[in-house]
Amino acid sequence: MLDNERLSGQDQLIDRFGSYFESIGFQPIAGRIIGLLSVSDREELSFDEIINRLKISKGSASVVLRRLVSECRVAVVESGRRHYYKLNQQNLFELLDEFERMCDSVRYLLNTTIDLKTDKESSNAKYFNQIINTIDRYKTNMATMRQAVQTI
Amino acid sequence: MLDNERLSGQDQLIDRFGSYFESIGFQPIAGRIIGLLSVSDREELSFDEIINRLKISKGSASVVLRRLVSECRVAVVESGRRHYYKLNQQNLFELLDEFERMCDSVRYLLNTTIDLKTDKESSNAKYFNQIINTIDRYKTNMATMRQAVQTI
DNA sequence: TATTTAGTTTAATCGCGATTGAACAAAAAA
DNA sequence: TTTTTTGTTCAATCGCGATTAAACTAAATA
Repeated sequence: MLDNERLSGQDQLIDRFGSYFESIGFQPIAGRIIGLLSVSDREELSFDEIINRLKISKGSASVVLRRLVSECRVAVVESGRRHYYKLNQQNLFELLDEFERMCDSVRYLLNTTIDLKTDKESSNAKYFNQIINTIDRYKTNMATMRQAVQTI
Repeated sequence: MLDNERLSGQDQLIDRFGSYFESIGFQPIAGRIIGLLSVSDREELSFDEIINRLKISKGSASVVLRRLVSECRVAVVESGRRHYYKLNQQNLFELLDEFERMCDSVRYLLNTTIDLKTDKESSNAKYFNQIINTIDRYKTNMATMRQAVQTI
């Protein structure tokens, strides 16, 4: 593969990272920064390199990077008067953790809903109970899988 | 539990449903409609009942309901010149389906990223490979669980 | 000390989805 | 036929997050 093909492929990927992270609630620029730090050949980039390649203002880069660092998604290394940023490699189960939190909140919502029903045998009440059972089964299953992966 | 306690509890729950569905990309009103159809005692409500209890305009109710129906989240029953709406009880694994689609798109993103790396042994490349392996293990596991649940 | 470099802060703007209100259409009722 | 009911359509507005530009600060360099 030619080098310029690779670089333009990277640019496209950066936008895809951006779209993905935007879809899960990140600011567009935050997603593209994560994308850049993921796809670029050198995996530790300076503030300047980031704003130049993504063509964003210093202001937004500053705000977004501070946030990403505070959320532990990006790590910062100070060298001289420059800041270098790199992807923070988080727990492998990060994606799963977030999904399980979502399951917990759904489970709570449905449980409370059933509590407030006059008719606990109503169509929705029965449906919600089935979902709760499925969530419980899922969580048990996941706990087992996590243990298996840990002990490899 | 007193009846008015139950009703105000329902109102709070409706807003929680709203927040939850908003967090996964629905319009605020869409989430509250789903909430209302989930928590209310009668589980089939007319257009009028919906806009009165949620205090929303006819315009937004019309637009949002049409969308919810087209997405198969809500079912509509026509009776006389009135429309009645109820929650559409979807596949139990709906939540999981969506999560697995997300896993697929992450997997694709990471795979493509590795393809474009000059150094396939770079820190990020190795990290991404680990995530891909974890996703694959997860999907295998889920397939097994689904089968188990189907055959109960 | 004066100057340059690197990044921060903040006021202003831009864009866009969500929501409403009011006019409108269709069908039932009178 | 006329009126009422039920819901739809669409232009206008509202609100808000994302982004930028430019002034500003702090630290390194000359």
